[in-house]
Amino acid sequence: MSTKNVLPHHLKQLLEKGEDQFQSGISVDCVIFGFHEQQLKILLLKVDTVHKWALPGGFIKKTEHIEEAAYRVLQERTGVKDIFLQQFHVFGAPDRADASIHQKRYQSFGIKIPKNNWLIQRFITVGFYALVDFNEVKIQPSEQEAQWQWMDIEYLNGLMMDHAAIVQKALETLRTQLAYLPIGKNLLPKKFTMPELQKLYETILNEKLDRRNFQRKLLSFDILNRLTETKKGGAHKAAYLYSFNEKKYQKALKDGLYGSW
Amino acid sequence: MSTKNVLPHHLKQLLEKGEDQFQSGISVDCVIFGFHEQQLKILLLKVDTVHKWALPGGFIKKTEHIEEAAYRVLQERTGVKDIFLQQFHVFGAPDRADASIHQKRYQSFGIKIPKNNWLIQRFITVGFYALVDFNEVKIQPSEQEAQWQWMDIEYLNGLMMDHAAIVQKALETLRTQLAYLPIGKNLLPKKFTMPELQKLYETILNEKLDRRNFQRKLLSFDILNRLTETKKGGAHKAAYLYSFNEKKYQKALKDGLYGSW
DNA sequence: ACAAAAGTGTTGTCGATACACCCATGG
DNA sequence: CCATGGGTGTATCGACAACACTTTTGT
Repeated sequence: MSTKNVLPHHLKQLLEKGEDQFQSGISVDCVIFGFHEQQLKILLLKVDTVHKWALPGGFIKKTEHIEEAAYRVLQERTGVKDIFLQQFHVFGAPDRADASIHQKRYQSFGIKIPKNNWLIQRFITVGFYALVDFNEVKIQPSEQEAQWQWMDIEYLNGLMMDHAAIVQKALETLRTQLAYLPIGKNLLPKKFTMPELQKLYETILNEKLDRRNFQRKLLSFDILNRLTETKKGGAHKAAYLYSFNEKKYQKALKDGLYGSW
Repeated sequence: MSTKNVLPHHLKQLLEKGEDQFQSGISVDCVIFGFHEQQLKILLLKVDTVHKWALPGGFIKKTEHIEEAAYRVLQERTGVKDIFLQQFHVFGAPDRADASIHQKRYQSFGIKIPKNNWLIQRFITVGFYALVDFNEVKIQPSEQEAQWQWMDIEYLNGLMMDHAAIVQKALETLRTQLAYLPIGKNLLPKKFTMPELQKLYETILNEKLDRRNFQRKLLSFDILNRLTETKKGGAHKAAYLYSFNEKKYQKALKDGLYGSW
């Protein structure tokens, strides 16, 4: 489908000049978590020629820090700026890359990738996970060939290569870090209610939590500001709105939520 | 010092054929922890031509998994087989490699590394940390030019490039993981006493712990076997010897020491 | 005024801490 | 036989879980 003939400029560049511009054999892949309708979701892309969904990923420019590269990929894809972004694992199986994916893509323009081209060599990838505010994400339509979706964490199928394993590891990491990092700021809107925050935690942990104990615990971390406003429009009693106390939040990100052992 | 003239075969190979054999632009570095005389130490190497200490590191063979590569480096350097080995972070600053280190080394044989040789390009490194039994380590004398030492964790100076930062991050990781992973098996001899194990924990955490509570806690994990033997020769009452229950230990490694949240 | 959802308070339990006592060994 | 260090027991405290009651809002 689409234009079968003209190879887009950026793909031509990638094939021919990519090796000059990027580190070869290494990439970044981002597991971008968002929260919507009480579901934890991740952002996935699809290329027409490949019938599987893929994590947003990219290469590392020669002069770029890997965290920068991940940040750039994230911004290019989501337009979001204020993000929680963290590397969590390196995936380094020698056979994890699938050359046929690139081959098919270029084949659709009638081009065959040369045998030793850098694109179809072995690739190691650094997994990053990101937490973004679902409502802030505006997918850039620049990449014409890319479909995208927020996929529910529960139904992960048809992911490309080892991307399902990458997501799995990201989830594990997120669950572990939840215990000692103040997660929530980047997944929720600026203002949110305690029940909303709780739903987020419950979704991530896949477990029901006690309303009252949850509230006490979160407040004890002392990273939230209670606003005077309340959430109106709800069917019943209005809930207080909260926002994160930026200063205390940043401190908690560094030091963790507990004093260690 | 040493043979100033003949370039050793393996160095020649590395320079000329390295790019065919190894992934370029990516390496592994191992922070190898050992415990001796109530001190936590790490294994460091030094090359004659460079006056700084370095972490044992290496390249990744084209067909090799990165964990394999780290394992191979570890075995090549220490001869140890039963090891705890885990990746913990990727260090990807664009300027982290220092070409002059390689230059000096080859210069000492009268050779100048060609401008675009793979060795002096940018390198990203995957940090692994390993826990080994100090007494089992027999440094391989194969690398003629390498001096080595166990350096005390407290006095880290003169480390090469960003290796001090790598060690720092490894230490943080170790401390964090101590809370939910059964560490000790690989740092201690097969048989050990409870006070010895405690000293290890105290050293890693840099903190004094209560003797009785420590014992209760460790025993509650149910990963130790108390042996009938006791540690004789001590100035006073003989302590029981313990060993790790391999089966339960492996399970705890997977599941962690607590049930999570 | 009633149902639904949110805010606040109380109690019990279990694990962690702190401390006291007993036991074995070498000098 | 006593000093030293190791093994075992117990009281206290605090965090967390379980649960009850009150308050607010829309219909």
